[in-house]
Amino acid sequence: MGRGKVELKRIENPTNRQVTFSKRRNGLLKKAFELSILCDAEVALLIFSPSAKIYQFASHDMDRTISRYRMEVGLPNSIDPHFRTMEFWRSEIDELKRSIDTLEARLKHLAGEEISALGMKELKQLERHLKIGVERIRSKKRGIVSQQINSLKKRHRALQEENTHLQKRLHELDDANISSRIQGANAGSVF
Amino acid sequence: MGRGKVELKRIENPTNRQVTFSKRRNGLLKKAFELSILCDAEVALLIFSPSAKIYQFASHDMDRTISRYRMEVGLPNSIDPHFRTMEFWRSEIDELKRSIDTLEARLKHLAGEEISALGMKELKQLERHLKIGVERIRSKKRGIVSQQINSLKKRHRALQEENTHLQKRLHELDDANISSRIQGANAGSVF
DNA sequence: AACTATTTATAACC
DNA sequence: TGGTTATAAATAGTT
Repeated sequence: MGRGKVELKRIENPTNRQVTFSKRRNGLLKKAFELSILCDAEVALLIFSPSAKIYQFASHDMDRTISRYRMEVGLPNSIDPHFRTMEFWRSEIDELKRSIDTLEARLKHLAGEEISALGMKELKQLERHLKIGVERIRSKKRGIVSQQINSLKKRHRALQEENTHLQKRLHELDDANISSRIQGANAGSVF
Repeated sequence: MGRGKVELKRIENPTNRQVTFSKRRNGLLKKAFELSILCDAEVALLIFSPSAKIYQFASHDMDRTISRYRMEVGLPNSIDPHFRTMEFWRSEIDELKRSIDTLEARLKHLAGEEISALGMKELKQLERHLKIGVERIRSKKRGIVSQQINSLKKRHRALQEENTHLQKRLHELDDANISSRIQGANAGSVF
């Protein structure tokens, strides 16, 4: 519904996803509200952002609508109030485990492991990602090396200056020594 | 969004209201679904028609989302006798989340992102891993290509053989034809 | 339920 | 996040 059509799949770019979430969330809340007004319907809407923020709309009262839902679905409106909580934790954990599986699979793929099932397209994409990674890391390494070189050069210059300075002082001392010897020779040896 | 603008108030005409309800209900459900997919959000939507029919959408599980909602708003629980259990679940989840953070960090590093804090040693190791990955993927690609080539060659050979065979049969037929014509000419035309 | 003229929503861009 | 604009989608009124 905009400058371009959009595929129905998770938006990969996180910034983009956040922006779209913000806009569509507002659109959805607005439409839920409109439906309840225009058509005299009872509407409840719960939205959790990926960052766990909650957004809600209830035309009547959230708990009332939820109760009505429970009645309708046929649950004895929670026998044990903690049973549902338990269910919640379980599903939360399941989801986390699934995320972990996904991440691990991606890591394996990037390591070139367990890629038997992948097609040419996926392999090419993987290779591209890896190359980008390598290039960024090389660039970072170059940065570190050049920084080290610069710092070495600086220290080198500092040492050179100190050296010159010391030599100068040495010469001065020598000169002083010589002139005092000459004076000493005039007055006879001090030894 | 149609032939005319509509005022935000209850549609008085019942037929009209019913039709609009039906259309907008579908629209709302669709958009709730899209939001959950596109933005990776947890969405639950309950709609009761004026005639008490229920329509619902839940990206995850209605009860799970409702539980989550209750956790979020309702209960500041800790006086709970199930608090210990809860602590247990929480720690379980924390651990899983930590795993996820680690995995995500590794993925970022492999993508050459967020590597400012890394030292030369880590960078070298990363680069090595990436190179290994690239090499394995390239090898896999080569495998696929050579497999394709082999299968093409096989088919090619098969076709060639078939070709030769067909040509041979054609020649035989021609020869037979010619000799029969010669015989025919000796005995007079058959036509 | 199908068909459009319009209004909205929103993707891409700042 | 908040605005702008071109375009995709939704939908009001109609058949």
